[in-house]
Parts: sequence; C-alpha cells; structure tokens
Amino acid sequence: MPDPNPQRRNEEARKAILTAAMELSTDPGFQATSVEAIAKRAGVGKQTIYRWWQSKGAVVLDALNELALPTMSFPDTGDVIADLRTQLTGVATLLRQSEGRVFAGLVSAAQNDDSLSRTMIETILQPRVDACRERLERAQRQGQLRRDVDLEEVIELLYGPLYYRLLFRTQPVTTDQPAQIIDLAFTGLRPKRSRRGSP
Amino acid sequence: MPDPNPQRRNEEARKAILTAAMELSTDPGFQATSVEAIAKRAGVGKQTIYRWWQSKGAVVLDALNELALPTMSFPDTGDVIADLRTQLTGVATLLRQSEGRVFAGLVSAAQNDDSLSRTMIETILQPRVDACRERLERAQRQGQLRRDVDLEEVIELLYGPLYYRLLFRTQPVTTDQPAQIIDLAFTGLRPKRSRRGSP
Amino acid sequence: MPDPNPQRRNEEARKAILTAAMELSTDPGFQATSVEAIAKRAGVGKQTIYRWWQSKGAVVLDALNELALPTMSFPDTGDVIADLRTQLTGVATLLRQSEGRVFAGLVSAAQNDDSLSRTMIETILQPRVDACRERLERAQRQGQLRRDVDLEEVIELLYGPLYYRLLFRTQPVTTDQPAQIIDLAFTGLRPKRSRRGSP
Amino acid sequence: MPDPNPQRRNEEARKAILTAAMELSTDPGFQATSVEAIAKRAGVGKQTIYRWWQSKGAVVLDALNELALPTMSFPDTGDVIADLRTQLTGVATLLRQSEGRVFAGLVSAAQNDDSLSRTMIETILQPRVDACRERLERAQRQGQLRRDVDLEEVIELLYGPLYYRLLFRTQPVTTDQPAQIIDLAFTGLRPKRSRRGSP
DNA sequence: CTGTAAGCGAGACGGTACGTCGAGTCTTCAG
DNA sequence: CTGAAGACTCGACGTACCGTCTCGCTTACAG
Repeated sequence: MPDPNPQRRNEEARKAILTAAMELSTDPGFQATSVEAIAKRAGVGKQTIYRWWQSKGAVVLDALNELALPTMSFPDTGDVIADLRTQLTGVATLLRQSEGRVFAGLVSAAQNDDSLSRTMIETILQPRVDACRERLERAQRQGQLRRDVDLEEVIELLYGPLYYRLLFRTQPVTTDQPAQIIDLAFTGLRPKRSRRGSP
Repeated sequence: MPDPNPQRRNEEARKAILTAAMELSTDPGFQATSVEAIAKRAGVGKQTIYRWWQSKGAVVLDALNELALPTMSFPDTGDVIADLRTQLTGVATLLRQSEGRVFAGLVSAAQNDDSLSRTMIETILQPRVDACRERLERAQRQGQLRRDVDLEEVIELLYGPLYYRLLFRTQPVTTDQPAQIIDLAFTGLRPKRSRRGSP
Repeated sequence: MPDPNPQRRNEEARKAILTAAMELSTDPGFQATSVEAIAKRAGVGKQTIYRWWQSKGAVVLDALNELALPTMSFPDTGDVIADLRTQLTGVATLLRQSEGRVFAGLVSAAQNDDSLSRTMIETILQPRVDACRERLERAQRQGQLRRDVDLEEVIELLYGPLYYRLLFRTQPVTTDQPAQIIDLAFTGLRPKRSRRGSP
Repeated sequence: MPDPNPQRRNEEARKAILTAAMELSTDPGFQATSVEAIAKRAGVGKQTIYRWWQSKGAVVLDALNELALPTMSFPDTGDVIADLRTQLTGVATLLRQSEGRVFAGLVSAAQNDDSLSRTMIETILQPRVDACRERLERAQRQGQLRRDVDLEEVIELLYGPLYYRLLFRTQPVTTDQPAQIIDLAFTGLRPKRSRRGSP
C-alpha cells in the first residue's frame, strides 16, 4: 500500500486526464460526468485516475486550478476601491462562464466530502483570501478602510453576494454586481444624512 | 398516465417518508442517502416515493420545509437593525445545526437539477426574501435605510456571508456573525473620519 | 439478505440467460466468457444473473442441464453389455461435440469452487451414476456381472477412460472408444489361456 | 525481439519463482494465485516471469515437474500386476496430497490453453505413459497380459478411474483404489463361472 | 353491498457507474 | 544491459442505486 511514486508518473496521461475532466465538467456538467467517462475520453485506464486522485472532485479541482484559474495576484494601484472592483469583476466574469458551473459542481461535491472541501479551501480559496487580506491591510494602513473590522468578515461581505447568486441561482452573476456590492459595503446602508432635524 | 389522485394519498406514508428523509439526510448525510434507503426506513415501496416526488432532492426539500423550517414571519419592532439581527441570528442558529448540513446538501443537489433549484427558490428562499424586502421597504420609508439601494442586493449583502461559511466551510457559521455582518453593512467600510486634514 | 422470491422470477430473462450462456460457452469458450458478456447477449442486467446464480459456472451448469443434456434413462434390453455400449456411446457422442468442451470448462471451474463442484455432482453426475448402478445391480442379479465388485468402482472403470481423453486431450474421444472400454473391462486383461503348460 | 538469452538467465530468480508458484498453488490454490502474487513472493519483477514463461500455468507446470514429481521409472520385478500396483499406488499417494490439487488446477487451466495442454502432455503425461506402455509390452511378451489389446487404452482404463476421482471429486482418491482397479481390470467384469449348468 | 380501480408494500427488472483486481506491456533506475 | 520495481491500458469483477415495471393486497368510491 505505498503511495505511488510521483517520479514515475506519466505526464501525458496526467494532462489528458485534467483536460478531459475540464471538458466533461463543462459539457455534460460536473455531476453528469463519471470517472469512467473521464478515463475513456482521456484514453486512460480508470486505475490511473484512482492512483493519483481520491475522487472525481479531486480531479476536477486540479483541472480547474491548472487549466482555468488565473494566478490572480491582487492588483494594487493605491486605490483600494478601484482594486477591489477590478478583482471582483474578474471573479464575476469567470463565474459567469462555464468555469462558474464547474466550480459550483465542485462546491456541491465538497458538501459531503471533507477531504475535498479542505483541499478546495487550501488550493482555491485560501490563496485568494490571503492576497485579498493583505491588500486590505495595506488599505487600512493607508487610511482607506476602517481599522476596527475583522478583514476575514469584510472579505465574506464582499464575496458572499457573488457566491450567493452562483449557488442559489436566484439571478445570474453579472459584471456590474461587484460595483454595486462595493458601493453598498463601503458606503453602508445607513441613510445619507437625515433630511430634517438631525443633531 | 394521469397524475396520481391526491385525495387518495396515504397521509401516513407521506409523513413516514418525510421523517425518514430528514433523519437520513441528517445522519448518513444527504448525498449518502439513497431513495431506496428512504423507502426502506419509511417502510414504503420505492414507487410510492417516485409517485409523489421527482427526486430525492424534492423529498428532502419538502421534509425540510415541513419538519425543520419555522414559518419565520419577519419581526417588526420599529428598529430595522434590531429586527435584522433577530432574524439573521435565527437563520444562523438553524444553519449551525444539522438542518444546516441538510440544506447544504439540497443546495448541492440543486446545482445540477434546475427543477429542484427552482422549487427550492420558490418554497424556501423567495418567501423569506420577500418578507425581508418588505421589512426593508418599511425601513426605507421610515428613514432607517438608504433609499438609493436595490433591496435585492442588500439582502444578498446580508445573507451572502452566512451562506459563504455554510457552503465553503472555511469556518463555522456562528451566532455572532449576524451582528458583525449588520454592523459592517450598515456602518460601511470607509474609515470613520480621517484623523487629520479632512474638510 | 433474504433470498429473492422465485415466484416473481422472470421466466423470459431466465431462458435468455441460459441460452446466452450456452452459446457463449460454446463459441468463445467457457473461460473466455464473462458474466458481463452473458448479460449483454441475454439483454439482461448483470444483477439479474447474480441474483439467481452464484457464479458463471452455476449458470452454465444450469444451461447445460436444461439445454444440452438428455434425460438419459438408462436402457435395459436385458443385455447389460449392449446397454452399456448404447449408453456410453451416447455419452461419447455428446462429449465429442461442443457440449464436451463446455462440460470440460465446467469441470475446470469446479476445481476451485467447492459449491459448483457439489452442484455439478448432484445435478449431472449423481443421477446418471445412480441410473447406471441400478442397471448394473440388475445385471448382477441376472448373472451378467460379477457379484463381488463395488459398482461405484465399476462405473469409474467404465467412464474414467472417457473423461481421461476429454480432459487430458491426449487424443479425442471417439465413438468406438466405448466398445473397446467395455471389451477390456468385461473380458479383463489376463491372457486368454496360457498357450503351453499352464498348471 | 529475439528470445531472451538463456545463458544470461538468473538461476536464483528462476528457483525463487518456481518455489513461490508451488507454494501459492498449494495454499491459496492454483486459480486463486495471480502472476503478480508469484512475482511478489519470489521478490521478482512480473516481467521476469513473462520473459521466461507464457502463462501462470506454464510456471506451475515447471514447478510441479521440478519440485514435486518423482522421476518415476517404472518398476519391473517380473510381476506386472505387482508393478502396476506399486506404480499406481505411488500416483494415488501423490494425488491425495496437495500436489493433487495443484495438478488438478493445471488440468483445469489446460482446458482452454492449447499450448499448456500440449506441454503438460509432453512433460508430465507422455513420459509416464511411455514408461508404462513399455512395461506392459514386456508383460505381453511374457504372457502376463492379453496380446489383443491396445496398450494406450489399457493405460486409460487403469489411470482413468484415478483421475475421475481427482477431477470430479465424487470421492477422494485413496491408496487402495489402485488395487481394486487392477483387480477389476485384470479379472474382468464377467461373472466367475455360472454356478449351475456349466460343464 | 359490491365490483373495480386506485394507492400501497414489495421487490425483480434493465441499466450505469462504482472502486478494485489482475493481465500483459512498457519505462525507469540500480548494480 | 539485466532485472526489480512498478506505472500503464484494458477488461472484468461483484455491488449499489437508479427509475420502471409487475405483483397481490387493502381500501374507498360508484353503480
């Protein structure tokens, strides 16, 4: 039962598998895709998939990371609001496309697969959350953001609405959603100034 | 093939199915539960399930609605912030419990089942969103909330972070998350007033 | 884990399975045949085979019994030698044909499958051995056969050489082998009468 | 792709493979043994087996020949019946032991592997049959055996019943079976002399 | 008050995919 | 430059559920 030797790994097979996984997760869709179908399309034995990945979800996660997700270094122009807008718009654009449904499938699979959930957080979410937090810390130091806030929660406030639409599908993710989220979040929901008779 | 006659429906079987569905979705978990298992535990033929529901998801959705979700009329004490806090805390409390995982399973299933997605929105989400929007409209009229905002987006801003944690599981939903969300959302992220040199 | 209910059994499926099993055991051959192939050719789910039989061997055994093996009531003309010749020639004729190879495959499978071995003995061998023994007993009573012999061993002596050729394939089973076996066995191997000077 | 050079062959590996094959064919049994398992137990790569043998059967055949089967030169005391008894009892003794099951496995494998079948005949059966035939020819010349018989058939008559029990497993091979076979075969099945009214 | 047609528990059916095993081939690396 | 190690493709294994389809058996309405 030793783990397989990664040095002996066939790089061609690996790529073929990731490509097939990505294509099938896009077209018949994540749930409609079987490990068997991935193997067949990749021209690979099923065992070669099970040798290197724990589950279909793990394969698609790797495929998404390698083939679809940009490295996404967080922009820093000095204006945190503009940078957030740039960044969130990028995410929204991605989620609108087929990658969005693939990612939704992944989140779906992670609901009852703790290992996949952890890996997804570590390889997709955490790096981006960290990059965002660093940017927000700089913004705090530059006086562009309240200092008395938990940045993790700020991030959830900004991204939550995006994933809300992706996953509940009450309405599609749009590219102007980010601007509106940012406006709401920075300005706050309190009424502007009370029209008559505020202190 | 006419639809089955609802008057002839066996109420006992219906309840046994919903109960079994709820229990199994809680314990082995939604995805680990099969229609067959529900039928067996409910002491019911599989056909009786397929006669009245389209899928496992549809059964669990009904079960959740009937057995777990409160009617949740939105409170109105006159203080919108307090009311939101009450309401959101209720939701958070529910999501922390096993119902949270069941609901997550449902969201998961809805990712590739348009019909289930629609039903879930109609029976679970929409009524609560509507109640919330009405409350927020009242708040706007009473000057407790900015008028220049899309209420749908406000709702997404408030609830998004809750579901973010439920579905990504980066950290558990907590009962003080709502208070913090509301604080951030109402106060906004802008720095208080710049210490030196603002007009 | 209760056994399936035989009353609910689909007779059509059963026949299709036996026929497919027989055909495939004949053409690609017993060992080259997979349960999967039988299922496919019979237009049947694999589970339907596994529900009613323990193994491929068990299916083929039933197929052989139902489709290929005659009921073979042992003849009784009053002349035991003639009757044995008739009977053994019938067996040899069968073994020469494709049924012979199917049966050989079955014997092969039974080498490491005790349950199959037992069933094969009970359903194929034993009934024929019993019929033969009864005929031989009658022959003994009629003075056509030595009385001081174990009939089981006589049967092995008569049939052993047939199966020797079937299974070792040193030479093919032929239709005149039986006559020769019977001659040898009845006359015995001792020299006729010693030509010169026996005591 | 020339045949591998036998001079370069690693004698240690060869022995380890044969030993492993023999042990595994004895304990988990022939059919339950895989080439992979033999390689692992012998501490040898699978390729090293496939380089020198065509199949598992071929390996076990060699193992049996080299490790289990005596050279068995046919005895000749001048009394053919005694010699046959000696020889057949030796065979029966062997077949009763684990070698018997290994051999049965081999016969089983040979049913659908013509090449193995031929090799088995050539290396195991034929030499012993030849030795036996020579002994029987001498017996014929010495007037201890009918002259008007096909010796091949005599051999089948004598050995057939032994293999009948080995392969059908209706009852175990025993060490007194040979004596009884020989008695039947030499004396013949005809009744002694009819009690009343023979000259 | 009695057919008869529905819903019901049960579970066999044709399928699809699962995750595993082993076959036989091919590649890498150490001695 | 052989041989151990083992990754590869492939095919089949036996199992789990899917959703459909009979089966008899209540059960309740219609004649």
